[in-house]
Amino acid sequence: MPIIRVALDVPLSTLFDYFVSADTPLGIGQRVLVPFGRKQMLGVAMEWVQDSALAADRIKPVSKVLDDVPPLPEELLTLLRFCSDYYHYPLGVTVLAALPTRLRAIEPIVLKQALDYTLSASGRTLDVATLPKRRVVQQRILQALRQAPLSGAQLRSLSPSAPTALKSLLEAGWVETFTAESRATHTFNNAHALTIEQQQAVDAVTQQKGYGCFLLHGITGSGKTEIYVHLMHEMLQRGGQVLLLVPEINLTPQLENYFRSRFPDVDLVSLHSGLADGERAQNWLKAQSGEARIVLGTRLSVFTPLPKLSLILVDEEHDPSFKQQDGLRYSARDVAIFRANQRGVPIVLGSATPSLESWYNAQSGRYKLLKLTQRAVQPATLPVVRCMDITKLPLQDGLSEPLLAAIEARLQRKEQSLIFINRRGYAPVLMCTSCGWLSECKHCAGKLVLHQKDRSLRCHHCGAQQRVPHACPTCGDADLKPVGIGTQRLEETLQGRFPEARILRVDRDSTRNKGAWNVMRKQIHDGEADILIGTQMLAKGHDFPNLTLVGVINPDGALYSADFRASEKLFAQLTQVGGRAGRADKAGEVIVQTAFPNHPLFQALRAHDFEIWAQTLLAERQMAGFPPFVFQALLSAEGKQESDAYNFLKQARSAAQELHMPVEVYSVVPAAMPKRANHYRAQLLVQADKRKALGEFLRAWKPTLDALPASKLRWVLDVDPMEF
DNA sequence: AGCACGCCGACT
DNA sequence: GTCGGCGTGCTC
Repeated sequence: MPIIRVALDVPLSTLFDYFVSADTPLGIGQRVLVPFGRKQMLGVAMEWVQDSALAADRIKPVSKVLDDVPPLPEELLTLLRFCSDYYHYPLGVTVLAALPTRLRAIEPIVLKQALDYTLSASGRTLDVATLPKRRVVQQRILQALRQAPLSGAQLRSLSPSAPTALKSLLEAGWVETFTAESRATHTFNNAHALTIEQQQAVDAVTQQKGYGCFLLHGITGSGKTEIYVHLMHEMLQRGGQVLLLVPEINLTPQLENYFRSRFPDVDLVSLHSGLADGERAQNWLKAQSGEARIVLGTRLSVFTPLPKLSLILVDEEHDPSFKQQDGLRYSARDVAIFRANQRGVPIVLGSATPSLESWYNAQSGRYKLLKLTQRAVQPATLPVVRCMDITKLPLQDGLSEPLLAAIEARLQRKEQSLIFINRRGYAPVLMCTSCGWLSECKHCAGKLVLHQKDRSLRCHHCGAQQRVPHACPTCGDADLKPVGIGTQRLEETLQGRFPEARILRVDRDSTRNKGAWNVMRKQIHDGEADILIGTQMLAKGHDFPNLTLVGVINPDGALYSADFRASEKLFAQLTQVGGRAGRADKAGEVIVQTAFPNHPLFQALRAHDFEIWAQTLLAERQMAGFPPFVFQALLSAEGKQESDAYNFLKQARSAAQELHMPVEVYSVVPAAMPKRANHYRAQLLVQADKRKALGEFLRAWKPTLDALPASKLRWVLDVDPMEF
């Protein structure tokens, strides 16, 4: 009897063999139901084999072949095999994780007929004004359909009560449905002519035959999105699908609306974790069928089946959120490059501050560099960046006089200011002035952060929370002092200083409730806030049209950090947050408070010169022997007993050394956060000059790791780690 | 990962 | 005498 090898969501580096009776139709890539242990599990058929390494009496038959959705294409399975192999992560888990949750369930998918709605003959002649005034939503739907036919999803976005209103309109016979057929042509709202630079970039990509990786380096406001739009237009004309990867869900709704407005009758779907399971599965299936022509998604969407894929765009390619930090630790940007290569199509990585990896590849000629040096939007100039030397200036509650004056000036002119501080809470630590006691977490190696709002001390690593003590737990002195500044304290300080100002704090605490961030974004847009205080959350996303000042409080920690990527990250963050400043008629201003105003990072920031900064960093990395000049893998372990983690890593290290392969095996060292939630954490770094050498080493090493005794501990292998 | 089996402590 | 602790071991 034929044997099928099945991928299952089980953390074992193997597939599982099942018998298939000769009369059962089953194709590779199809979902199957199989007995596993004492229950039934959903799996994916991966390959046919003649023989199994297992005795025939241990092989069970497939219970059921699910044919409610088309099989996963071989191309996608190859991509998943590559990821499993490259990241040394079990294939079964990799394959199942790529499926939308709804398709990992056994219940069959009921394919919703993707209906489009349009005005009927009677609807076209209907005078909307004759409808009762109260039927606002019905009127809105009719108005919208007068412009163009719309999908159900688009109509639903008009109002929460759109479905009810739509039902009435259908019953009245004013609106009718029709099934979407793929259109040969599409409407393209070409907003404005491209600049010469933009046109050259578009041409370079559209003229590319087969695979090619382009790094689109464009300063803030240089119109990278416009290039994406034109590239999409070209690929749509050729009948292809385009995948656009973006860093975070926050950004997708706005982007979705924007691209819809440019391509009103093109089928566009988004894929991100904010969607309900059902909707996500529907969108995914529309991509798989080729019906959705533009797919907009966060990192997981790099695994969407796309039969007509002809271009991949990765926006903000440097963004750390493209790297998954648990499970399959993949970089969606890197997987996207592999996929473009596999498929033989161009890929564009866009950023104002490319990752050093990408920049280095562009320098060496592996990627083609496309530069946008001019601003395509007003104001024509980038913000003026000034650094305030806080070692020379007196500070009032952490704020320098020039920054306060600049805020004051904005308040008078009714413009907005944004103060960027990457610390939430009131103060990063509480200290006893008498004995020097510091608020430390019992469970972690970190300090407890003071949250004044609810008088609590909280650990940002494990979530532990306690009341602020009235006196020092060590010496009993009552004089406990908050040390340092967080967003809450800054809010208090600025409110005291500018009592009339409307201050909005945007951090993980203030936006915890569902929808809160959206409400705030609207408030900012509508001019209902004068001063915004925020963490990196505020750096990304929408433009705030009346914002003319960005203040940056004490970013110095990243300049001399143990994390060699910290300064690269800081430059990108400051460039991004600085890019928020400026109005159509006026360049913005950025004021950075720092103890190191002459640091190369700030010199480059003032000059808006990413290239010189990248050159500086690359030279440093080459000297120190860091990526992108070497390739790394990080083995981390944690356990309740410190010795458990260390013993495991030491054995792993010996095993690595015994392989005698051309890799450098470093010592076992504590992790950056050596203890978290009562677990001791350590790590072992392995490094090689060639990606291939590292890969071969890991392939040899991984089975020995799997075989090591690992009770009472958790370990993970991270290839191309971004965090340590 | 689940979910079994499997031997040692406090309860009716 | 049993219920249940979580320490190994297996799943095609």
